[in-house]
Amino acid sequence: MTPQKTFREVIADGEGIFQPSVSLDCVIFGFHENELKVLLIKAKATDHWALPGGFVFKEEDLDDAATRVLKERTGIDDIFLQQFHVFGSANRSDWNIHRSNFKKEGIEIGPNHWLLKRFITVGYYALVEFAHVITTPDSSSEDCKWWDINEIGELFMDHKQILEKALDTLRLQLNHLPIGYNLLPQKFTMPELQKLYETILNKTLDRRNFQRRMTGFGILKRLKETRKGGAHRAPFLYSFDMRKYRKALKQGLHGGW
Amino acid sequence: MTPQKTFREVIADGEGIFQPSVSLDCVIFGFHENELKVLLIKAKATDHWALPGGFVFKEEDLDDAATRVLKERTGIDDIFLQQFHVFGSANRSDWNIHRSNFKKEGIEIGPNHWLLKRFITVGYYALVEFAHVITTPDSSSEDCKWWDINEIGELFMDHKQILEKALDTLRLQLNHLPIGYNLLPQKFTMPELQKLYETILNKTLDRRNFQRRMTGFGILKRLKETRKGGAHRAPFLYSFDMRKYRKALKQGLHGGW
DNA sequence: CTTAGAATGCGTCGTTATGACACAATGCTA
DNA sequence: TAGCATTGTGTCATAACGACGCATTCTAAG
Repeated sequence: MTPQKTFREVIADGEGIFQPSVSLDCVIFGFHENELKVLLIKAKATDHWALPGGFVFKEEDLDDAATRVLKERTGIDDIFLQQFHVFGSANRSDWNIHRSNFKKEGIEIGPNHWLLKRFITVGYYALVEFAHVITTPDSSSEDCKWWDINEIGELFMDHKQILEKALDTLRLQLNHLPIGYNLLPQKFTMPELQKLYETILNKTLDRRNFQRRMTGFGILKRLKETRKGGAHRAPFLYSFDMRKYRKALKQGLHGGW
Repeated sequence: MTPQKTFREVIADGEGIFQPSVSLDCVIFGFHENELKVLLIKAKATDHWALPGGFVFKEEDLDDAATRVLKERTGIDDIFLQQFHVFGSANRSDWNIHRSNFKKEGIEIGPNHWLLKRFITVGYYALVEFAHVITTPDSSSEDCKWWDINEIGELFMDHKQILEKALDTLRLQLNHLPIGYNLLPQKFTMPELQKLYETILNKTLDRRNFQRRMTGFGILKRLKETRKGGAHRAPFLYSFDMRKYRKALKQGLHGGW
């Protein structure tokens, strides 16, 4: 079964197996070489890059569908995945463009085809450990790769807007959750953690205050090892103290009355 | 056109006019006599009270649909309305119960009727000024009234869960937004505002610290009037300074790096 | 081998925000 | 007119936060 065949199969049979009107799109964040990355796919039927997304099987939970899409695209099972917004404008997609795109691929689609119907899409964002990901194009895509957050141009349909909303949400959550756990390898240095925050927030932070605040949360374990090999003083390695981490999450980290 | 007739019409024609698979439910909060209230409806076809909800017309934006439902139920146009979560479990509703409920109403529904299909529902919460609301049952409901947040028992389907999630969201947002603007009348006293916060957060707050913090936001105007008639010292009346209010909202009130 | 450069570990200081509480002022009621 | 509950305002100690200094450690250049 070639991907191309599956692609055509999905196009032909989708109406029977998927929940109508509903789709989902995933904003998959990774962190690599001090840059925040997003996983995008190049759909066959469009000129633009797009967020990996999919449809919901008729008997499938929405969250399970998102988990499935993520697994398919990244190979990772157990990751941080969170629904953040529903995009429900009546004119989200441009049907004429869709049709002509499919035509370019040599696929003729009738005017009442289910893919041309209106969809309301649920946005999920995921935080994944970059090194663990095996990028995998889906059957309808010809490519799948990480993009630097700052180098992303126009995207398919309203996907750019979805991405921006995911980033906004991530920035808000950052003040409440020690997000780093999901984006960094198990062992990491304080400068790496700081760079992650700086990248997401798009601003520089004071090195010493950052360290004080982070350690103040009480969810980090400083290991006895250091990261040698850099051109300068070797920084300590840290890892998250899962017991305290979970405990802190339950209460919320700061803020509140 | 009686409501009953409209009800039957909707049941008959819904498949043609609504977006399939998608519904929305509104958690409408109000504040009255120092109690947080939620507007619930008693659907004809069920024994339980339910959140006011509805479906999305085929050419209607999701947000517009929510605004429409709200307008129909409360008579209010321009209110604070925010999407907060999508509920997408495959087994959200119990079809057998639905059918038997309709049967009780004397309405026979075939096993493939659109109302028995699976729906993914988008939760919205609204903050409204209690006194401005004219509660209005919709065509499928026999009653519509305010419930004290603490006196709500079991609800229709997963609506209790939706309500809880709305409350959680409201509590989170409370730390970022001066929610009071939408729930209180234009003029209000500091004790009233405090009571609102205490009710939502379900905890008592120090009177003096609360006042310091609230005024510290710089979004309140203290009026020259006081609220006479109480049995004690007359408290000052306040109102929101909309210019500063909007400005503050843009930046987020506190927290953050 | 030595040293310069650069990054890290650790601490200080003044300011601001926060929590706990005291006391005076006000307005109804008895 | 006195009593009392409630509101307005202020104080104080402590914690949190932002800005910054200085010593330490590692690599690489000389």
